[in-house]
Amino acid sequence: MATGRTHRPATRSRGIPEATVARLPLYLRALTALSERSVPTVSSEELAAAAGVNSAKLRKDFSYLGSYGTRGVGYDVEYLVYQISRELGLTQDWPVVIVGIGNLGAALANYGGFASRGFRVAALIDADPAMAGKPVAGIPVQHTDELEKIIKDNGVSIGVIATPAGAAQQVCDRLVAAGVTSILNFAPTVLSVPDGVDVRKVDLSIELQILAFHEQRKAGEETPAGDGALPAATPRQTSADQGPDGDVPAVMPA
Amino acid sequence: MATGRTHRPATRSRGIPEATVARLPLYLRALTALSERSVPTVSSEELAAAAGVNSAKLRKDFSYLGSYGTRGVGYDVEYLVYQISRELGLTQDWPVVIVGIGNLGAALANYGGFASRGFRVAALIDADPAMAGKPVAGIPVQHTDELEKIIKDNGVSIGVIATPAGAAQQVCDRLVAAGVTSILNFAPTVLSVPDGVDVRKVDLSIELQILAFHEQRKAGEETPAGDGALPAATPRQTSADQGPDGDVPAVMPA
DNA sequence: CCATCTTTGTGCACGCGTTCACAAAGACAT
DNA sequence: ATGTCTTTGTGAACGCGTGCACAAAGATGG
Repeated sequence: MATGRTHRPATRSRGIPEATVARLPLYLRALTALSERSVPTVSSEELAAAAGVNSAKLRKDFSYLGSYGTRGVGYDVEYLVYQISRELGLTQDWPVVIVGIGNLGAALANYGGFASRGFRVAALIDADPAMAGKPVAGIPVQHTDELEKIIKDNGVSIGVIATPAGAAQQVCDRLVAAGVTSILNFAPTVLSVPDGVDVRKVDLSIELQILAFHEQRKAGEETPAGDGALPAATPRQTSADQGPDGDVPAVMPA
Repeated sequence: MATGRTHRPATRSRGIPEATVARLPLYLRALTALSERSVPTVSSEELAAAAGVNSAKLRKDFSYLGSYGTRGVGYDVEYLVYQISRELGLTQDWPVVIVGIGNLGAALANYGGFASRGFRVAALIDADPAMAGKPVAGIPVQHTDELEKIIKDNGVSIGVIATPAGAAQQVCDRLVAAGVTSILNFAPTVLSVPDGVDVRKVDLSIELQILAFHEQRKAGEETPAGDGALPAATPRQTSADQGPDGDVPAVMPA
C-alpha cells in the first residue's frame, strides 16, 4: 500500500468512509474490464472476486453510494462505472504537474494509467536547467522557475513530487503557495502542509521493508528456536557474500 | 499509500499489530537521520514529530517491541535503529528480482532506497529479447527464460513486478512456482496467489483517484448546491481542451 | 538521601471497519 | 396472480487501532 494519508483524522467525507473511498478505484478498474468485455450486469459475488475483496464489504461499500443494484440480478456495469467515476470526480479533467523528472518522474509521465482516468499531465518540472525543453513522454520539461506560473495558468490543484528527499519540502511549499491543495509524494520524507491540503505518500522502500518483516517471520517459524536475538540462518542461502551482520547496529544512508 | 496488503486477514504477527509494522520503517528512517547527525537520544515527542505521527501511538508501537526507552530521558537512537532493523529483518541480506524493465522498472532499479536498507537487486528480468544484456543501473538485463534459474541460484524470496497488467499474473505464477514468497506488485491487477505468499500492491493511479475524490469534495463545499448529478464547473478552469465528458460513462483503457 | 521534574509505558474508552446473517425486494416461471 | 429462487441492502456484533490521561520509573539537583 502506498502508505496512508497524512494528517486529518480519517474524517468520513460526506458519509462515505475513507476505507470505502480507497476501494472505489479498485471496483472501478474491475468494472471497466467487464465493460470492455460488454458484460451487462455483475453480481456482488463476481465483482468482489474480480476486485479481490469480500462480497459483503463490497455491498456495504456500494450502499454508501446509494442503491444501484437490482435484487435477484446484480449491478448494471455501465451504470455503476458512471456512478463511481462521478463519485470519485473522474468525470472532470484534472490537470496534474509532476515535479522532479528523474527516473521515477519519467516513469510517471509515461504511465498510461494517468491519462486514461481523467488525469492530464499539464506540465513536467525539473530543477536541472539541462533538462529544460527536453521532451519526456512527449511533453517538454520546464524549469522550476516557472512553477508558480504553470500552476496558475493551468489551474492545477494536484501536484506529484518525485524529487530527491532533500528538495521535497521546498517544492511542496512552493506548490501549496501557488494553489495546489492535493499532493502525491514519492520522496521519502514527511511533508508538513497547512490544513486543507491533502498529502498521500507512496514509499517504495517501506513496502519492501514490510514484506521483509513477514518474510523473516515465515522463515523464523520453521525453526521454532524461540525468539532470541538473531535467529541464525533464516533466509535461503545466498551464493554471494552475506553482509557481516554481527550484533552492531546496521548503518544505512538515506 | 501502496494500497493495502492482499489476502490474510490482518493477522497480528508474533504479537506485533500490522499497523505497527507498517510504521516501523517510518520510525527507522527518522532515526537514521538522527543517527547521521550523531544525536544520541530522542524523546517520543521529538521522534513522533519527525515521523509525522502521534507520540502516544509511537510509544505504544515501541512497547510491542519491548521496553527500549529510559524514562526521563528518551530512547537511545543507535540502539533503537538496531532493534527496529532486526525486527524488520533488515540485518539480513535480501536478494530481490525486478521483473519488467520499462520506465518504472528502470526507476526502481536505480532507486537508492533499496540497496541502502538490506535489499540487493539480484537481477533485472524482461521479456523483450532486445533488452537482454543491456545494463540498467549497472546490472545487465536478463531474459524471462532465465527467471527460474535466477531465482533458485540466488535464493530470491522477494520479487517485484513492474510489467504491464496483462503479463503480471503469469509472471507472478512463475515467480511463486520458482520459490518466491513475497511479491511487490506495481501492475494494476489483482494477483491471485496460494496461501503463504504475501502480496503488496502499489498503484499510482489509485492514489491519484483518492486525491481527486477529496479535491472534488473540497471544491464542492464552496458551492453548497446539493449533490445532484454533475455539480457543474467545480475545478479551476483549464485553458486547454476539456475532454468532452458529457453524461456517458467514461471509458478508460487498462 | 530526598525532592522534583521529565518522560516512558499502559489501562481504558471510544470509534471505525469488517463480517455475519437475514429479511426485503425483485425476477422469473408456471 | 402466485410461488419460488436469487441477490441485494443492512442491522448488529465483534475486533482492531487510536488517543487520552495517568501512574511508575528513573534522572538530576540540592
